[in-house]
Parts: sequence; C-alpha cells; structure tokens
Amino acid sequence: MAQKNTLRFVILGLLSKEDLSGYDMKKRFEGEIGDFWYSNHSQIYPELRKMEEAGLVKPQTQIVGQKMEKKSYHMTDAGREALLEWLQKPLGALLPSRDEFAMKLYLIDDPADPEARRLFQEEIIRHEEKLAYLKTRWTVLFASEEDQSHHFGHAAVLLHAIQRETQHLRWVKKTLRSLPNSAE
Amino acid sequence: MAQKNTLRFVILGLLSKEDLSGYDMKKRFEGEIGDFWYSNHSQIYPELRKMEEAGLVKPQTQIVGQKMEKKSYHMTDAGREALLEWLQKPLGALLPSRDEFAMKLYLIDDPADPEARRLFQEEIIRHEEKLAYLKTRWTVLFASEEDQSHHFGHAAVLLHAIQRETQHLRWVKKTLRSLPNSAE
DNA sequence: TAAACCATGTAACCCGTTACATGATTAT
DNA sequence: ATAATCATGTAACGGGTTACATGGTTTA
Repeated sequence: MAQKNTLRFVILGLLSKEDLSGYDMKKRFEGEIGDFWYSNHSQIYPELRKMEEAGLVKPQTQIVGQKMEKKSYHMTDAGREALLEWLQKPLGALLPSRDEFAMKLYLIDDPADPEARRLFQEEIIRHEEKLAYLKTRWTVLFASEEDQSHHFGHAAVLLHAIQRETQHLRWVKKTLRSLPNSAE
Repeated sequence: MAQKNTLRFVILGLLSKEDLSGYDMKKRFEGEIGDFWYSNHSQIYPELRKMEEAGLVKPQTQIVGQKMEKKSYHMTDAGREALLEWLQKPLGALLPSRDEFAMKLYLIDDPADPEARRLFQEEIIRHEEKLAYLKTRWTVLFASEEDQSHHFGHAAVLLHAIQRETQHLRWVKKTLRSLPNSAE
C-alpha cells in the first residue's frame, strides 16, 4: 500500500452534482476547482475505468456530431455510499507542504541580496494573476446573494481563496518594500 | 522526463549553511523547515548517493561512539554552482494545490448539513496545533531583533507561516459561527 | 481550409509514501 | 536492562507528470 486515491472521491464528489465525462472533469479542474484540486486527463480516464469496474459509476455513451463518442458518467448507489463514507471520515494529518518560493527565501540570509528582490517580484506576478482569476469567478458565479446560499461550500471556499491570495500578496509586497534599496 | 527533482536543490540549500548527514536533514524537515519542505529518509539517502556520483557533494565519514558511522556531506564547488543556478531560475507556475478540507467543503451545498460543523471543528484542531508549534519556534529562534536580521529569509518565512495560520483559523472560526444552529 | 477545441486513450518515468531491515548509542 | 533515539539503507507500490497517439467537431 502506498497512497490514498483521493481522486476517486473527488470524482464522486463532482458526479454528485451532475453527470460528467472525463473531459468535463478536466475542465472543472482547470477552472476554479483547480484552486483546491487538480488532475490530468491521463489520470482521470484510467481511474474512471477502475471505478466502473468497482461499480461506483456507470457510463452513458452519447454521440456528438456524426460519430464522436462522449461518455457521461453517472453515479451508482454504491458510488453515493462510498462518497458519504469518505465525507464522514476524519481528515488526515496536514500534508507536508512543498513551497519553492518559501524554500528559496529561506536560503537568503541577507536582505540586501539582489536575488531577494527578484524573487519577490516573481511571486507578486504569479499571485496577482491567480487573484484576478478568482475575483472574476466570484462575480460570475455569485453575483447575487441567492446564489451564495444555494452553494454554501463553493462560495465559502472561493471567498477563502480570494482572502488568502489577498493576504499573501499584502505580505509579499510589504516585505519587498522593507528590503534595503541595494541598487539606488 | 517527468519531474523536477527539487529535493536535490533543497539539499544543496541546507548544505550551503552547514555540513549535514542524511539523518540531520530528516530532522530539519521534521522541524520548522517542514513548513515549506519535507522529505523522508528513504528519499534522502538515495538522492545523496546520486548527488555524490554527480560530484555535487562529498561525504566525510566520522565515527560516533565505538563504530557507528555517520556521513556528513559537504558541498563541492560544482554543488554551490548548481545551487546558485537554481536560485536564479524563475519559479515555475503555481503548483496545483490539493486540499482535502476545501474539497469536502465545496461538496456541501447546505450550511445546515451537520457534516459542515464537524468538518470545521476538525480543521480548527489541525491548524491550532500547527500554529502553536510555529509560535514556539518563533520565540525559540528569534527572541532578539539581532537574530532576525542575521537570518532574514528564515525569519520572514516563519513569520509568514504564523500569519497564514492565524488568518486561516480566523476564517474557519468565523465561518463556523455563521452556520445555522442545526442541533439546538 | 485551417486553427482551435472536443474527446479519449496509453506509455514512460519520476516522485513520494509506507514498509521492511539492521544495528549502534544514549538516557532512564 | 530496556526504551528511545541515532543512523543508514532497500523494496514495493501508488500517485502524478509529461509525452505519445488518434481522430472528430466547431468556428473564424
């Protein structure tokens, strides 16, 4: 044994809301779900096969256009049961985080090191892009109060992501300003 | 090719501060470095071998007690060069984050669902433990202003981790309080 | 008609976890 | 004595990334 196969339950979670094809799931992961889960299609398709064999999902093939096949998966009762069990299972320990930015920063002992400045600027760009994307999603999805209350979890998670990115950027910018002006 | 072997550069980074054995590195990862990087000894030892073959590090065997061997690794010039190159290389794209708590929360559409309450309580416990640990480390390591200025990166990263955990807990607790009192 | 996108798969490889394995040293 | 810790390794396996591979459909 080596890992947990959380992807299986993530897929069940997505299917609990609507029937989806593997391709659709990939698109979800590329969207705002990507803020807390992600998977490549090369991992999704084989997993769907295994889930089908295990009786957790059932594909319904439909034809798009003239002949292109699209398999939409539907959750079985066994699938729903497995999902509920997973939801009730306690969260494991906090995963070890691996943060390249923090690692590099840790290695810089001298705030006057020009590398520090460059590193911070990179970090700002990366996270400003992400924050902008999240904010767009918020306005698109939850323009009205009503939408928020009907998708409690989704709204909560998205709002939290926005706050986290905002906070992170504030810290990065503040720390950058506190660096000595090495090149002036 | 499939991944990046960041561990190699993390190890070089640790060695840039002091000579260490594989065992020592593991201890570092179990300490506050664990907040931004982690690795098991079963990954560290083979990597050190490969790095030795690549001429990036050199072991110096010393004897502890009567016969127990301890290999302390020292960075070679080639190793230092490789580290500098890595430090200057731009950060890659933001890694896909996989957050089981957020995933589960996303699946809960109804704030009155009793699962929501339980989930938040679990999350609070996990992160309060972590925050307490980080705060202890701060007082131990950076009691004086002078310590902070001599280890700029380390202090910045640790302080940031404390802020992040504090912020996260504040959000979790606030959201928990906003849940309808389903069982009262 | 060409580019962008839809749609599904497989293969190779590396990363990381868990478990197996062994033995010495230090602290209680 | 014995338990905790020091210290170093290997093996098996699952998770995840990148690349290879193919073909249909829609849009400009």
